[in-house]
Amino acid sequence: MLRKELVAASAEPLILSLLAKGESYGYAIIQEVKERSGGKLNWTDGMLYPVLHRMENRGLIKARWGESETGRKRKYYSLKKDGKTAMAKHHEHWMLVHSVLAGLKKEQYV
Amino acid sequence: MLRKELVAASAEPLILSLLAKGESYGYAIIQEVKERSGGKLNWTDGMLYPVLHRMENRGLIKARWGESETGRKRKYYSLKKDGKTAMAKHHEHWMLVHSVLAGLKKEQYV
DNA sequence: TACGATACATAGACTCTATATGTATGTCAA
DNA sequence: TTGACATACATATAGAGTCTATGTATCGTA
Repeated sequence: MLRKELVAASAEPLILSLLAKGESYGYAIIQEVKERSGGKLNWTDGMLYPVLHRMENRGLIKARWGESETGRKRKYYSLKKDGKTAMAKHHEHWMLVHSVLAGLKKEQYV
Repeated sequence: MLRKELVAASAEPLILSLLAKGESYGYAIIQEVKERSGGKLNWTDGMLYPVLHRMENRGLIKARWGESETGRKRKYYSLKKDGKTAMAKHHEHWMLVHSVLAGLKKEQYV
């Protein structure tokens, strides 16, 4: 589906933005991204968990073990302060590139 | 400056979009990207030329040797049909991710 | 002659996704 | 009781690609 570069570029900002709305866990993040993209972004757990681990190691998010309503173990992730800072920076950079791309796209229909 | 993932994700769509406006050469592409981003996107030739070579190898663009007004050699690049197709797909994917990110961003100020 | 801008090229260290594979467990139907 | 499916997290490796460094080349200007 998506080029791996775009997956790489968007994973962290998407995760940070989702966690800004409240703590979540891996499986739910995958579901949320799928829903919000109308089923077009299909992250795998094999893609997601290494990213979550790396973000945790970098101090952007933190994890705690919890349990679901039915007793199943879950690892809940939430934003740390550095994560909020990173999210703002990600957004700024994304919008920078977006504005250049959108500007070029607009010029194509002049 | 920019995270390498975002550089990776945006290089090809930016190059394709620039070449859609007319053939160009390496140094000018670097200048154009810098100008359109208000000086914030500073590609190096060491980043750009491997990307151009790869795109050429993939049949997205083609190259021809030419000369500048002052006699200096230049390698001019232009879009091939596959490049136009790739550009449309890049744009579609970019807008997909952008819409999810923008939706999340909007929700943060509700 | 030296410097800066212009112009293209390539190699290696390092990073990271896709893919594969693994373990675990709750619900539901047969 | 068993099997299938959904749910839930984990990790390794092949392969791809950027950053950084370094290289050669050449035109204009001081």
